[in-house]
Amino acid sequence: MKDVTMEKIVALCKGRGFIYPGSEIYGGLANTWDYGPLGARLKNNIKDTWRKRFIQERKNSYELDADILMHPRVWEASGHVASFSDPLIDCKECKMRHRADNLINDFDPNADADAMTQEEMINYIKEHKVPCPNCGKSDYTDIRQFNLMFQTYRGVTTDNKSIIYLRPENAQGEYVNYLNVQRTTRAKLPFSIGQIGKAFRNEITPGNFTFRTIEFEQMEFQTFCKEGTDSDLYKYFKEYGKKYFMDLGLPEEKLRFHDHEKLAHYAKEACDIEYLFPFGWGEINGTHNRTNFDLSRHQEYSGKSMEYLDPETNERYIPYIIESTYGLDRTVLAILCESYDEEEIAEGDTRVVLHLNPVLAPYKVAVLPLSKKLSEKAEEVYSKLCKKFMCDYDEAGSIGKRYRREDEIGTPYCVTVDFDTLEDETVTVRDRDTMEQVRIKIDEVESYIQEKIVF
RNA sequence: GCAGGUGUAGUUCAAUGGUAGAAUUCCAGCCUUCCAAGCUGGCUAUGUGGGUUCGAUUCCCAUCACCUGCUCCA
Repeated sequence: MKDVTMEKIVALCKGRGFIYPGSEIYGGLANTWDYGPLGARLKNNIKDTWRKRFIQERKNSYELDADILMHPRVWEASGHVASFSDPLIDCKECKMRHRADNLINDFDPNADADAMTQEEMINYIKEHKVPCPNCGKSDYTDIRQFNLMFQTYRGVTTDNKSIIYLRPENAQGEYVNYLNVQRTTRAKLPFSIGQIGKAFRNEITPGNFTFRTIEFEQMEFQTFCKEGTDSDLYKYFKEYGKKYFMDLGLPEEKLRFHDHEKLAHYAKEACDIEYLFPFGWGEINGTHNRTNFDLSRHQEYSGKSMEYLDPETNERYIPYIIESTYGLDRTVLAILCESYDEEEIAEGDTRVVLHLNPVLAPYKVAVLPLSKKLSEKAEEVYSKLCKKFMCDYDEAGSIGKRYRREDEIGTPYCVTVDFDTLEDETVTVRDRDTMEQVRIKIDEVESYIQEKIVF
């Protein structure tokens, strides 16, 4: 195993078509990335495994595909309008950026900056000549509201009433629909709603490649339960999540739990699963016990009952929610980092290999005619296999070179058509990881490969 | 966000105040019966926008992106 660096991962991704810089021909747009042909396949394959584990293989689990755009009141109820917005102020002297409320609270702990309006904060800072903690001067720019939520406008006007937000998290889609799902599926507590979709945060901090982006995709799982059963479910889903990552191919020693001490406004318990990236530990899953906070707030803000009628006890109560969110882009990145390898085959001869779990590989099979004279037969094999698997076809260059190309993009099996194939209908199947070859009938290739793709 | 550095084919590097050269990749042809072979040919670049200049890839400014360090943050 050679050193894996982010530079190598980025180069491979761009060079082979996993991930490109966003809007590259215009010089790029910071923290946006586009998934190319291979990246899109990898990403979709990860989604499929997640669906299998979380929706298909679990009783009482249902998928939802909620809209990105939601009623603005949703974000008032969720607390995002208030807590996702920071009043920022810059020191003109030393250019240091501060949060105005922190500046005031640190200056005088008795002053209640949280209760002040923006104008009151400016006046307070001017009157008291609040010094910059960095340089001691008191010469600031105006306060600018910085909200992590992207906002846009609906309709033709741009007044405040028409502001809508791009969702900063997907969970609210499940929350506002939980009674719809419960009623139409006739599910009893505990039940779960999962969804895969995009969320947006106006982050200013640059990320490590696709680790922190302003648009990102989450796979998340909300379990609705009765108070009292919440903490056990919370612990259960932490472990379930870790198992999922290990099944994808991330080794246990590079995964760890990170329990939160400082909790978000909605959480009673919170824990991340972190993976050891080349740049350090980074969160790839977050599991939260959100209590009945969100549903209670939606009941309050919408005026609609969010209560569940327990058919066994005839009790009415607002369920607790255990949320477990999987960062899809981060999972893609973790899988790429973990799979990347450079192997020295002979003196000075190395190959780059992506040791992807076959279930995740963009191409399951590549069909390679040993000679261009064999194109016709190879095309025939290809057209059979592509009905079952994502297949690649390559007849350019030497056979060794083509094996290397497939190794680099993680194709687990290469099927080679040679002159004997014309006589006996057999082909060589070469394994990416072991480089071992077996000779089997064309008709047996499909089941041979299918058996090895398990999840 | 702050400071410093860097921007030339897909990639890695040259060179120059008079519009750029190579290796590799890629494509085509020849050859080749299983792990980056060889030969021939071909495509492809000065991040973007201004300024100075007869002329800018080169000098200046801005911008964008990336790298390193610091700061901040889910």
